[in-house]
Amino acid sequence: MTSAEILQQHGIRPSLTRVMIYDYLREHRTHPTADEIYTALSPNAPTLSKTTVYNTMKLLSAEGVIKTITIEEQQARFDACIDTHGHFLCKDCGKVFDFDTELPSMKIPEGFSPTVTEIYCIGRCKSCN
Amino acid sequence: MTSAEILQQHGIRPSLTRVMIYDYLREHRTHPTADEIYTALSPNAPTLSKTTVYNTMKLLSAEGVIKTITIEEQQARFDACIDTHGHFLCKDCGKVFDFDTELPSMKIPEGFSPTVTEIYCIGRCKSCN
DNA sequence: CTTTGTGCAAATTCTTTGCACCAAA
DNA sequence: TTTGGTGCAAAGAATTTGCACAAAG
Repeated sequence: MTSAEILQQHGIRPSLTRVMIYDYLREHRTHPTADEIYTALSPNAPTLSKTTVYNTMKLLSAEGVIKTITIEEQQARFDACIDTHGHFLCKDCGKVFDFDTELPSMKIPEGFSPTVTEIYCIGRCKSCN
Repeated sequence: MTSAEILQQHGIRPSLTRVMIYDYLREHRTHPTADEIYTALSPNAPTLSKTTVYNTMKLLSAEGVIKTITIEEQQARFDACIDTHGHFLCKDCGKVFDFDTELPSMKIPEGFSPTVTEIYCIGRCKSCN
């Protein structure tokens, strides 16, 4: 399915800019920051602004099209893959890796309704070990 | 066990300031921010600086005495309870709740060594539902 | 005296806001 | 012609850094 179609399904108007940004995120599973997305797309979209990247990430995240990863304190990262999986942050090289995991059996108290569940680990990756 | 003893066990010199901060965190299971800790302790410790709170949180977190919760994008929260449990952020009232959970069976790739595992949910709490 | 802890002020960095202009329905 | 999207510059907020002084071994 195309990025435009996915956006539309979520009630988001698929502007050129939004499609370009979402496309980038779907094709680069590196959990980029807003700045990395901006820097990567700038050459082909000279008028693109960081504000628009932030606007778009916030919109897509709110509509559940992407996930915002807050594993690092300093900056948010983004992931177009919204299937259940975990994130591993290497505290040496700073890279974020995906890993397979089940959802744990969580005892969420009565009356609490979660919409997002995240699992993450921090440690050292294979290359840094 | 006293806070001073716990700090010592982790190789951290239990200065008055560190013990005071760690004590506060042990007694207030509200997942406070650095600013909240600073504001709460300031009246009794007029010379305390926010820098020291940040220094202390970073040190205690690095030594595994406390956990840094990065469920919110804007600011870090801290938790003196390092037993396995999940965190639930209510996107309406902003409070962070604890919930019981098992560790999921995670397929961390060969060669990756995690030191911290976090499970969190975002949604709406009982009061806001 | 030598290392470690604390604290002020300034700097840095990520993110948001206000506002104006442009584009689309 | 009204709403929604984009972008610049400025503001805001959390955290870090540089440096100096104080305290502890």
